[in-house]
Amino acid sequence: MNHAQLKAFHAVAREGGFTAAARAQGVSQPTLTVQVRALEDSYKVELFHRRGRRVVLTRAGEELFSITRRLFQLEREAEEFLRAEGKLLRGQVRIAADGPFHALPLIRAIRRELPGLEVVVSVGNSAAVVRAVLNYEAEFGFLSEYAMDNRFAVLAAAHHRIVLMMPSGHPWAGRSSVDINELGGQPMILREKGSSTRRNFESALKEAGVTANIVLEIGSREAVREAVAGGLGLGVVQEPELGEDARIAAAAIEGAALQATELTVCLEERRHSPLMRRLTQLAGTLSG
Amino acid sequence: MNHAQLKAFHAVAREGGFTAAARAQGVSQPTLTVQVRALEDSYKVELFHRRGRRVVLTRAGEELFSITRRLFQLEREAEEFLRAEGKLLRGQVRIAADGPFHALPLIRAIRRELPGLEVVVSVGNSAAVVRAVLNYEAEFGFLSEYAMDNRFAVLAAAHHRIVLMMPSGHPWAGRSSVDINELGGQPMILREKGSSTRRNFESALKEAGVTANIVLEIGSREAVREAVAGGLGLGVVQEPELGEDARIAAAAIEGAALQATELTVCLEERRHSPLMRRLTQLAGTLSG
DNA sequence: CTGAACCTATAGATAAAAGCTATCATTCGC
DNA sequence: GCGAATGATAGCTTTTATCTATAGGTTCAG
Repeated sequence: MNHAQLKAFHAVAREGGFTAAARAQGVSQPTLTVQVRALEDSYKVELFHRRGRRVVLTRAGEELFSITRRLFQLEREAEEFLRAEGKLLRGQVRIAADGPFHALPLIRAIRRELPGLEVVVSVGNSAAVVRAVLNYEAEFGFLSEYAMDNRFAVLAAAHHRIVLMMPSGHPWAGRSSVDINELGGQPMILREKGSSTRRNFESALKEAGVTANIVLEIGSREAVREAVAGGLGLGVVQEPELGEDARIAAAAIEGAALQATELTVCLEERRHSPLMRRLTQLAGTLSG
Repeated sequence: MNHAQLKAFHAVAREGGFTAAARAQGVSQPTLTVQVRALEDSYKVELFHRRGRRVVLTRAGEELFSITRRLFQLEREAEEFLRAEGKLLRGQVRIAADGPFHALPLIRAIRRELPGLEVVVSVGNSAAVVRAVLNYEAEFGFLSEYAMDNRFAVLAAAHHRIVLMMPSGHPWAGRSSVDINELGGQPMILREKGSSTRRNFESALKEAGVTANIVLEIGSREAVREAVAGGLGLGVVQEPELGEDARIAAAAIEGAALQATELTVCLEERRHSPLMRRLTQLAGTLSG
């Protein structure tokens, strides 16, 4: 049994004749005659009754036809899938990010430029992002420069100011900036040790010779925000993560290079794949 | 997209590597590399991550694999069907008969020799049998020689005596034979004009110069039997159709060549088809 | 860190088969 | 019956699927 034979049989069965099937398939009529004949001969099965200039499916032919109908339906399906996948008309892009905020511009760009692509975002800490990208579980990773790995290729880098968060009733609320030296002894609420924002902030304090009073360590951005809103202390956050909370006031921190760098990465080896070539254009335009 | 390409992709996906797939498929490894590569290139889709000496399906590859799994399952199904059909391990044989009795030996032979074949029997009058065979609705026809048509090929001929049926209380009951001349004036119950048994009987009467007294004409074998059992008159029937009815006595008819010939036929054009070649051996052994 | 083992990619040659053109044979509407 | 339409057959051509030989990498043991 042969694919050409099955295809010939299917076409003749569908069109109800060899000549009609040949026209429909864009091949010559003898091609179909020979292929169908070969199929019948090799299995010693009659598939068509040749009734003069008409052909009619035998019972066995009908049964085979019911199989080939499903078979060639699946073949069409495979081809449509490949065609769409190649043109990025459909498919899936998976993004692993260490925070929902940084990935938003890329997501918006994909939604706008390639609306057929489904975007799946998984949020986790830096280690989870690294693992996801290395394990082919995500095409794109968003992570801070501290978590960078040489197996990645950097597609874009975004620099975000790190700003001070205060309760809106705080004496400093309303000020546009606070000097880093003013933070000495202030009650601070920070995230866990692995957080790049925290690492960034602490090295800036050290460089300025300031000692902060860390009153609370909480494992998530949202928890820090709630603790600050509740008056437990001051927090630091990357500016895009600030949000629009009325209970929170913000101010720039002066006297230190307090800036976090967020990288958009993909696997180095996948950098030049068709999917990536198209998508990195989008990612590239975001950093400029 | 190509069938060879899909097959190569499927094999590599299933076996988890090019070399393993090549071994499993009995082809060389470069064959698969080239085919898969061609598939990926023509659609600009990555199907495998080449990870050193390991290959892993991409997301797109996984999706395509879920299609090809079903696709090649159907292909196996088609091949199994053809193979079984060709060897008559499975399939259907349709028989059209003008009476259930004559077809029984063939049916028994098929059940014994080819137990995988389903046998479908339709019983009708001669015209229905002729139509069924000519319209490819039955592979075999059983009919009397009178309904013979030159588009048929005769596979076997069975000769059956036509015997007299009487109520068991009839004066002749117990006699083994009755001369045809004794039937003159006797009340006879016959089947419809198209019946071959009737035609046979009437021509025998005419030849012997005997005039029967036809008191009843009934359109079925069973109805004739009931009428005879009810004492309405005498009937004639082919010996194999006689049955074991205690209300009925039977006797041979002497003085005439009262013999019905039942033919086993198929379409002349199908005589040498694979199905027929095998089955006519069975049919042939029955007449001997 | 180095080499053996293993795997995939590439190139050029070969053989299989799928397809075409031309022609014949048969059927069925007119 | 005649002619248009359809399927079958034969011989030739082109495509393509596959092979052998070889190169380029990666992994893992010692």
